[in-house]
Parts: sequence; C-alpha cells; structure tokens
Amino acid sequence: MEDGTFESLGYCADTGVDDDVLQWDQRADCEVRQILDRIADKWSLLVIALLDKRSLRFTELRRAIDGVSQRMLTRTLRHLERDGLVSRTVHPTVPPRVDYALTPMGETLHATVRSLVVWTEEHQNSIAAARAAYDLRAAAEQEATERDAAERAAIAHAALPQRP
Amino acid sequence: MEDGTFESLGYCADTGVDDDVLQWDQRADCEVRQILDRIADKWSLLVIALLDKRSLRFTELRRAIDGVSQRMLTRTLRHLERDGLVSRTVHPTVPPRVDYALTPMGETLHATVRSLVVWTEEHQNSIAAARAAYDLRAAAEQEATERDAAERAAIAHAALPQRP
DNA sequence: CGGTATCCCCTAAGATACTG
DNA sequence: CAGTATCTTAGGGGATACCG
Repeated sequence: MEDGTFESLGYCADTGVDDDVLQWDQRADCEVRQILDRIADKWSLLVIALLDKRSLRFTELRRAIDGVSQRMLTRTLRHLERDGLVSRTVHPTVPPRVDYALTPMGETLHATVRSLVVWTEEHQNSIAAARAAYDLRAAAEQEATERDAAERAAIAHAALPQRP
Repeated sequence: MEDGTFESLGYCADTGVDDDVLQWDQRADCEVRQILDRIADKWSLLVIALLDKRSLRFTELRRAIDGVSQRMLTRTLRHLERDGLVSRTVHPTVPPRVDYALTPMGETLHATVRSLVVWTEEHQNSIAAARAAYDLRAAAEQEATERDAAERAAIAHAALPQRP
C-alpha cells in the first residue's frame, strides 16, 4: 500500500497558541492545510470538477485528464475517497468496472472552490499586468547593476596599467 | 537571482480545446493553477493572513511565522509581490527597513480564501470521520488479505512435505 | 536589518513493468 | 480494466555563510 504512514496525525489541537491566524494554518496543519494541499495538488481539482457533472469510471477519468499517470490518478482518488469527498463503487463484473462519484460533501467543496476560480478569472489580467511590470523593473534594475559593475571594473583596470 | 527562468510562460491561451473543465486548469495552467499553487504553498497563505491586519517588516513576519527560513520568506514575498498581491516599500534608513503590505487585490484574494477556510472548519469533523472509517476498512481488508495468504501458504506447505 | 549565494537532502511525481 | 510494485529524477525547501 505505497508506504502506509498516516495512522496518527489527526490530532494536533493541543498547544495553547491562540495567535489568531496561526490558528488555522500553523496549528491547524490539522485541517486547513491538509484540505488546501488536497485541493491544490496537481490533479484533485480536475477530478472533482470532472465528477461534478456525472460519475465516471477509472479509465474515463484517465483519458479525460490527459497528462495524468495511472499511479497518480489512483493516488489522487484514494486520497479523495479517504477524505469522504469521492465515493468508489466496484462492480464485480468481468472485466472489472469501478465508478467514481462526488459525495454530497465533495459537491459542497466544489461549489466553494468555484469562488476561487471566479476570483482568478476576474483578476488574471491584473496579475499578468503586475508580473509584466515586476519583470520590467527587475530587468531594468539588473541592467543598472551590471552597468556600474562594468564601470567600476574599467576604473580599476585604469588604476593599475601594468599587465594587459 | 536564484535561477531566473520565468520570462515567457505567460501565454498559453492557444490550443483550441474547449472541453469544459480543462479550460480552467489544464490550459489555464496559465492562471488558475498558478494562483492555486501560490495560495497552497507552504507560506504564502500565512503571509497574506498576517498582512491583512497591518503592514509588517521583514523581521516581524519572520518572527510571526516561526518555522520559516529567511530564504523561503524572501522567496514567498517576491512571488507575492510579482503577482501584485503584496507591496514592498524600502525605507532608505540605517539600519534598512522594509515594509510589506497587502495590495487591494491581495485583500480580495484573502477574502476569497476565507470561504475555503470556513468550508474546512465546517467540515473538519466529517472529514475526520470519513478518514477514520476509511482507515478502519483498509485495516480490516488488509488483515483479511494477510490471513488467507497465510492459509494458502499453509496449504502449499502441506502439499509438498519434503524439506523443512 | 534585510537580504543573496551555496550546498544538500528528501519527498512528490513520472516512467515502466507486472497482476487479479 | 483497474490497479500495485519498483526505480528514478526534479525541485521544494532547510541550513549555512557571506554582503550592503
């Protein structure tokens, strides 16, 4: 089963910290971080989005997602299943058939995630602009740095005129 | 500057795919994925959350976050700055002083992310329960597998009684 | 103080091959 | 078909040392 090391990290609500924010990310490495890591991992979101419309078989997902390896798809689905976001139904036919579907909780997560997608769509232009501006500033700055490095080198060279 | 390889990956809106979902994650490796990766990386969220209340100096952030290394904090801040989510103000005093603050866009992102945090808080019990149930099933299943593996081994052993 | 530059390690994810 | 097992690699991230 891969590596099997997720027995006992479900608790961590001890430490008497109440420094506000740290509560839901540092200490709550418990929950927020884990869900965040889940929804942000390379494939989970695609799977959830795909399953939102209808349940799908393993191979259907595999083909729909394109770049995913068998290993990664299995892993992703197991994680989602473990968290109760996706249900797995095995039909003991020949050849075997396994259907994956979103659970009710999975659906609510998808709905929530949508707001983030919307945010991104609304701000992608601003972000692109910000990046372009930043890169421009950075390039200009670096050029300046290099220029007066060359300048100083020239001065140093002029100061000791022996040896080419 | 570390490795400097982010010049030209701002475009990718070509490929005539319109397979629905793939639109905002596969192709939009452009935007959605990148923002997701940003908010999900180990420190960005903490920084954003911390800056939501007031602007902070580098060292204040460093101390507030605890496990973060200087390198990672700088990296994180640069990324956020590049994306236009955080602003950086250098005061040319001695000793130097640099203030970081959320931009208006950064604030809207934080607001959006909050809904995800809320979702997590609302569902953490269900998730924990789902995990416990899953782990229980998995353990039971494995035990069963091992048991009849032993059984088959015993049969095999009985079948060829020569050599201990 | 607020960074950069270097080295190094460890784990996530890809490729490949085998199985019920 | 729907996986598991095994090997390998890239890069995220920590530790450390130095600089303006």
